[in-house]
Amino acid sequence: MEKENTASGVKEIARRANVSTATVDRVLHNRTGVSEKTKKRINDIIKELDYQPNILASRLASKKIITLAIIIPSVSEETDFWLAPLSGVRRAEAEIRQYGVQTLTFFFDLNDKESFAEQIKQVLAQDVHGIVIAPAFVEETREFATQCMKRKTPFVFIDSNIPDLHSLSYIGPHLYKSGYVGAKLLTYRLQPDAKILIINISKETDNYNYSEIEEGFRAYFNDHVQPNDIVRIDISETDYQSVSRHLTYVFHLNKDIGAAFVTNSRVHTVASFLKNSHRTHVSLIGYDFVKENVGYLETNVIDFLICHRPEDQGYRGVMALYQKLVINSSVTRLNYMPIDIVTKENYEFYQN
Amino acid sequence: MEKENTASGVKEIARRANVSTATVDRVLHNRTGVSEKTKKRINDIIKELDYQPNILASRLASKKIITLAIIIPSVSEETDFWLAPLSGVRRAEAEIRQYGVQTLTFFFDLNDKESFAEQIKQVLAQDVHGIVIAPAFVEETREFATQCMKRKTPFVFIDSNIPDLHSLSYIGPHLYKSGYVGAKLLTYRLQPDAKILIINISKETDNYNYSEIEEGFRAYFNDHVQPNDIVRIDISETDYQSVSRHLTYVFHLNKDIGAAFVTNSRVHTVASFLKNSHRTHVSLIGYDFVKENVGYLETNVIDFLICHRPEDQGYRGVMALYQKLVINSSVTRLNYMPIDIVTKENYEFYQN
DNA sequence: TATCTTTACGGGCACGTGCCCGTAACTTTC
DNA sequence: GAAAGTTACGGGCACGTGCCCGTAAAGATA
Repeated sequence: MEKENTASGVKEIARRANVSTATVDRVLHNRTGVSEKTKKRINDIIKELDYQPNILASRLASKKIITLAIIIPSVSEETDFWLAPLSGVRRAEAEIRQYGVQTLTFFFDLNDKESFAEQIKQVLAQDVHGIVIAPAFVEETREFATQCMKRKTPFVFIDSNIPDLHSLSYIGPHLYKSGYVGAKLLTYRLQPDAKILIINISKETDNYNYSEIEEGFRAYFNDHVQPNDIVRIDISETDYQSVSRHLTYVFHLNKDIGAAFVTNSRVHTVASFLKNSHRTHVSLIGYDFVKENVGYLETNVIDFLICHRPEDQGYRGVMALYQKLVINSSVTRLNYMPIDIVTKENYEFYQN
Repeated sequence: MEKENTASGVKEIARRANVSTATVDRVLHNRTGVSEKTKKRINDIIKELDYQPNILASRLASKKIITLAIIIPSVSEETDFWLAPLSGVRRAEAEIRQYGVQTLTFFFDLNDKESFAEQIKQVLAQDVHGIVIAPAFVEETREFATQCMKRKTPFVFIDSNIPDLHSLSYIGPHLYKSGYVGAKLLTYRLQPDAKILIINISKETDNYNYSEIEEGFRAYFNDHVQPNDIVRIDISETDYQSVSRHLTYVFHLNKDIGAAFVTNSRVHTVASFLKNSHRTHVSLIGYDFVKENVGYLETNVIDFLICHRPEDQGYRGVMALYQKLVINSSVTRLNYMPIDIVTKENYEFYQN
C-alpha cells in the first residue's frame, strides 16, 4: 500500500549525470548556464528514463500563476446559448485552480464588431499565457491571431473555426456535416411534393458559419436526389416582429412549405411564428439546447435540435491550454464535437 | 503574476490556535491525541477560515496509494462494447495517477455467473479503497454490496443499476427512457399496418435490464395509441446460426414485420440476417457503437444506434471514487447518461 | 516518593520540483 | 598582471501537508 520508489526524478537524473539537481532543472527548462556537453549528457539520461516531471511537486513549488483569458459572447436576452460554454470554462477552472491556473473571462456583444475588437485589445494588453476565443468576426480574429503569433501566446478557437490561423486547437462542430445531419432529420416527416425552407436569422449577414451549414444541408439533397424544392430566406433583424413579417411573406409566396431548417439557435422565434399562425404541421429543425427551444421541443413544434456540446467546448478549450502550458503535452489540432440529436424523448438527459 | 498569499493553511490555523501544525493535522484527520478543548478551538478556526486542504501538497506528502478496482466484462469476440468503458477507466487513471491513485482491472465472462462471483471474491480479498462494477448478475451483486457495506468500501455501478444497494453512485442509462426513445425512432419509417418485432438476444434470460428497455419501448406505443402489433422473441443462443433460425421462423409466421428493435448491441447479428434474407426494407434499431454495428449503419441496414457514452461511464465511474476518496467531496447518487442517437450521417464524430 | 503509563502536544524531516544565491574557474579588459 | 566580467555549476530553502518520533506534564501504581 506504499508508493513504489519512483527512482526517476530530477534527483535520480542528477545522480546519474554527476551533477546537481539545479543543473538538471536548468536543462529541463532550457535555461542558460549549462555547457553543451553536460546538457547532452543530461538530455540523454532524461530520454533513457523517459522522465515525466511530477506536476504536483512542480506546481506546488512554482510561485508563478498561469492566467488564461476567455473571450466569448455575453449571454444576451436573445439567447442564453453561451451560458453553456461559460459553465464548461468554470468547471475546468475549478479543476485546475489547484495547479495555479487562473481564468479571466471577457464578454463581447455578438451584434457588435467593435466590442469584439475591444475585448481582444484588453486581453492583449495584459499579456496572458493562453487564450480561448470564439472567433465571431473574421477580420478581427485574423489580426488577433497575428498578434498572438508575435507574442507566442497559444490560442484556441471554440464554437466556430477559421482555418490557417495556426490556432493551437479548434474545438467545435463540423458545420458542413452538421447541416448534412439536419437535412437527413428533416426528411423523416417530409412529403415528396413539399417545399423546404432554409431560414437564416442573423444581424451578421456575411457569416461564414451559416454558409457552411447551408452547404452541408443542400449537399444531402444533392446526394439523395430528393425532388423537393428548397427556398431560402435571410432575416437580418432578430426580433419577433421582423421575423414574423418576413415569414408571413415567404409562406404567402410558397403555399406548400412542409419543412423549415433554421441555421442557428433562433429557431424558437420561428417556432413561435409557426404556432401563432397555426402551421405546426411544418417540420421544424434548428440548433442548440437553449431554454426557449426546449419548450417548443416539448410541445412538438420543433422536431429536432442539433447540438454540439457547448459546455464541453468551454471545458475542453481551457483544458487544451492547460495541457499545453502546464503538462506541456501535445494537443489535437482539430477537435470536432459530436453532432448530437435532441428530441422530445431524450432531451431530459442531454448534458448541454 | 505571483501566487497570492494563501494565508489559510495548516500553518495559519496552527498560528491562530496557538498550537503546532501537527496538532492541527491530528484534528483534520481525526486522529487521537488532542484534548477536546483544543479540538473544538481548532475546528472552529477551520470552519471560520473555510479551510480547503491543498490536494497537491497532501498527495505529494502522503505515501499512501489509493487502489481502485474495476470489475467489468471482458471484451469478447461477440462484442467489443466493453472496450469503451475500459478506455474511459484508463483515461481517468492517467489523469489521477499523479495523485497516487492506482487502478486494478478485473474481467469476468458475461455468460458466466461463476466468473463474476470469482472476480468479486478476488477484489474483496485484497481490500481496495473503492470499486467500480458493472453489476451484471443481481444476486451476486447484492451479496457484493453487503460485503462492501461491512468494510465501508464505496462502490459505483456503471452501465446498469440495481437500486437500493446503497452504491455511492450509479452512472449509466435510464433504460426505460432509452427504450422509449428507441420506439420513437422506429416510427419514422413505420407504416401504420406493419408489425413491430422486439428481439432480445441474450444467454441470460432473466435480465432485468432488457425488461426495462422493453417496458419503455412499449410505453411509447401506449402513449401514442399507435395501431401497430408488437411481436417479441427471446433468443438465448447468440451465434448467427441460431439467431438466423429463430428469425426465419418469426418472419415466416409474421409476413408483415416492418420494423425490428434489438434490445442490445447484438443488433449486427440481426442486421446480417436481414441483409442475407433480402429484408433490408425492415427498419432496424439497436444499441451501441461497436464496429460491426457501425458497418451496418454505414450500409443503411441499421437505421439508428442508441448509445449511452460508455467511455464516459468508465471515466466517470473512476472519477466518482476519486472525488469521494481523495477530494472528499460529495458525489451525485444518480447519474443518467444522455441517450445519444447515432445515424449514418453523424457517427463519424461520435465519441463513444 | 519513585517508577511506569497515558495524554497532549511540538519538532522536524520528507515528498519532488522551482529557483535564488553563492562561488570556483575561466576569459576579457586596460 | 590585477580587476572585472562571464560561464557553469552546487547548496539549500521554499511550497503545504503527512506523519514519525520525542518529550514534558499529568495521572496511576506500588
